[in-house]
Amino acid sequence: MTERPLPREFFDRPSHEVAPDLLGKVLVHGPVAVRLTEVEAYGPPGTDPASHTYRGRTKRNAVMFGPPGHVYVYFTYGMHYCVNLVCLPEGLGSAVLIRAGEVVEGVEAARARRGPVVRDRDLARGPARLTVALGLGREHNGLDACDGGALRILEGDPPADPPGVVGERPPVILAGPRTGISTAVETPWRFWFAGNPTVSPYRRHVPRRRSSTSGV
DNA sequence: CTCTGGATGATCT
DNA sequence: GATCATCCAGAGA
Repeated sequence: MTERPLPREFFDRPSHEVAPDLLGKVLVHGPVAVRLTEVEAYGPPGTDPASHTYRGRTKRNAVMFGPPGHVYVYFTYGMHYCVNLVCLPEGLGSAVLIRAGEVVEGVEAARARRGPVVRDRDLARGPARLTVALGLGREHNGLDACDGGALRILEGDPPADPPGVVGERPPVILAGPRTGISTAVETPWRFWFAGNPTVSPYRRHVPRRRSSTSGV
């Protein structure tokens, strides 16, 4: 694996421009490396109702308002963590949610965390599964992915064949609505590699009430 | 493959 | 009190 970290400037632009460029890049934590195949962009305050920063800065989303190239890790549904890469300069809270990828190094370590019966393509297929495969949690919130530490985002390997030579073509990137959100459902800020088996299935948001409202 | 409902707690109104 | 950038198991096609 080529150890070439993305420069911080890569993230110093709108998240919906960063997002498609992140596909094929490699997120590394310790022994596990994941080649990104699916991402979603979330915009700055007041511009994107689906973004955690839409209503301004809070304790939870503070990292999104920090410098670009850092990771925002949040806890949701009482049991899952998801990881984002922060975009734009300090003060403009926005980020790219990392939704899925292919484990290209450390399959053994990833399987140890995800379980022995999980198929290879499912190890990091989905945002919460991906954080488990990488071993990320609350304690990693705010870390810098561009400083060459244990958690880092890399350029990834260049195509094996030079231009013009018959071989693998660059992957086709598709865009569509984001997954599982209840607002701005038509904004096409989800990006993925067409036909890649590690991309998670699209799921529409389903409003759900908790069962048992009165204690009978 | 699709659809449904349960799990579980931090966060925000 | 309601919602939530999810996952899993189980049922059905």
